Amino acid sequence: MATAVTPPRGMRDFLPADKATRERALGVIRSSFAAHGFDEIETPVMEDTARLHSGLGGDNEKLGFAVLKRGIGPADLVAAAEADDLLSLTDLGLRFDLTVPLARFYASHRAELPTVFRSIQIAPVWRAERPQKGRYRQFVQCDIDIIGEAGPLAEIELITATVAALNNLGLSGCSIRINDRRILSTMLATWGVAENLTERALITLDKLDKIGVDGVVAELAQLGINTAGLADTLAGFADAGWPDPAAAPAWLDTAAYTDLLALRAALPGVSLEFDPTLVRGMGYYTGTIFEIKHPDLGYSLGGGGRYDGMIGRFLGTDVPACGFSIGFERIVDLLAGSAGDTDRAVLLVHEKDADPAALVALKSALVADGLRVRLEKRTKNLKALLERAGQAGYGRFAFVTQDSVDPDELVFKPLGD
RNA sequence: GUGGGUAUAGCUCAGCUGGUAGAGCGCCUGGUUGUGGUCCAGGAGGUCGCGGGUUCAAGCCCCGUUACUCACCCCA
Repeated sequence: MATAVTPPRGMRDFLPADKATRERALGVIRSSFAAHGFDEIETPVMEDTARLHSGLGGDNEKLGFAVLKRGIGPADLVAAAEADDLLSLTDLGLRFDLTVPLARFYASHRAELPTVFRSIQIAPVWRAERPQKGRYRQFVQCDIDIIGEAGPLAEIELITATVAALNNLGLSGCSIRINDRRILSTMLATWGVAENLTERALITLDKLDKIGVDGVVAELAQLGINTAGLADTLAGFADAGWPDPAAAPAWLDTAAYTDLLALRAALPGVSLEFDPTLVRGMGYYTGTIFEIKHPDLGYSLGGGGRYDGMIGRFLGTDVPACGFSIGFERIVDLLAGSAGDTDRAVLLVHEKDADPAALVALKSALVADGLRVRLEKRTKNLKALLERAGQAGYGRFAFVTQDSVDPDELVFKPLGD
C-alpha cells in the first residue's frame, strides 16, 4: 500500500467479469449497427498533430495527449519556449474523438468508398481531463457516420440505428434531444447578440436546465447582451415541447424547424424531444444536433449532428456528413452484468496431487464436447473458490477423483447458491 | 484550471479526550468432513500514503505534498 500500484489516472483495468460485460455490450452495439447497413473501419490511435489541431476538434483539442518528437535536443526546447509553442515539439497525438480521424480517413480513401459511406467506429479515445464519475481519460466511443448524404435520410438512419442499439442493450427510458444549429443562430440574431459573443452565449444557454432562467439571464447580461424580455422567452422553453409551426415564436427559424418536424414524422417509434437550448460544444456542427438523454443522469449518453464543412477541410471539396456517437463507458455503467451461457462453463476441482496428463485429457474431452472448462486445485475452503468461479460465469462444477478419468463419470453440481 | 472529501493488512473497514496496531473476509498449516461448498485450532502478512512540525509520547493534533474520489468548468 505504501507504493500504490494503479493504472494511469483516469484509465482503468477491467477484471474478467467487467471485460465480459463490456464485450457482450460491444457485440450488441456492433451487430445493431451492422444490421442497419453500416460498415466497420479502424484507424490508428494517433494522428498528426497538425491534423488534430486544425481547429476542428473544438475545446477537445486542448485536452489532447501529445507525443514528443524523437531526438529533441536542448536547442529545440529553447526554440519552442521562445516561440511559446510547445506543440512544435510534437508531431503526433492521441485522438480525442473519432470524427476528426474519420474525416482524415475519408479524405485518404474516398476513391475506394461508396458514394454514400456509412461507417462504424468502435474504439478508445483519450482526453487529458480531470476524471470523475462517468468521465475517464481513456474511453470507448461507438460512432456511426454517414458521409455523402445531404438530405434528412442521414439523420433518420443514424437515429434509427442508435435507438435500435440502445433497445437491443435493454436500456430503457432514453430519449433523443434534438435541435438545429440554424435555430440557435437565428435565435441569437433575433436577440441582437453580436457575432463575437455567440459562442459564449450558446454555452450559457446550454446551462438552462442547470442554472435556471435567472442564471442564464444573469450570465447573458454579464456578456453585455440586452436581456430585456428574455426571461419570458427562456421560461417558455421549459415546457415548449414541439411548438405549432403555424404560431411559431419570433426566435424560431421556421425552415430549420420544418426539417426537424419532418424527422419527427419519420421516426414514429422514437422518443424525440425538441430542445431549443441544446447546443453541444463541438464547433464543427452545421445543422441538426442531437443527444441521448437518460432520466437518471446529469450528463448525456451520446450525441452527434451534422458537420457538412468538415470533410472539405481535409479534401478541398465539401462533402456532407452526419454522425452519432454512443458514449460506451456511460452506457456500460448502466448495464447490469448479465451472465452469459453459464451452463456450458464448468469447473473441474481436483486434488493437489492429481496427474496433470490425466486432468488435461479429461479437460480436452469436455472442451471437444463444446464446454468451457477451467481446472481448479482443491483448496481448504472450497466456498470461496466456488463463489469466485460462479461470479466469473461458471455454472457447474464437478470433483475429479483418481478414477474418474471418464468424462461420463463426472457428477456436475450447480454453482452459485 | 477551481473547490470539497478520503488515505490503517491482499480486500472491506474499526481504532474513544494523543499512551508505539485490531476485526471480518481471503491466504497458508494441522485437524474435522470423505462425493466433499461444514466446522475447530494455529500461522503468515502493516515504514498507519509521503515529508516536516508540536509533544516525554502522534494512526490520532498542525503545516506541506502526492494519490484516489466527488463536484464545478467542459464533455461521451
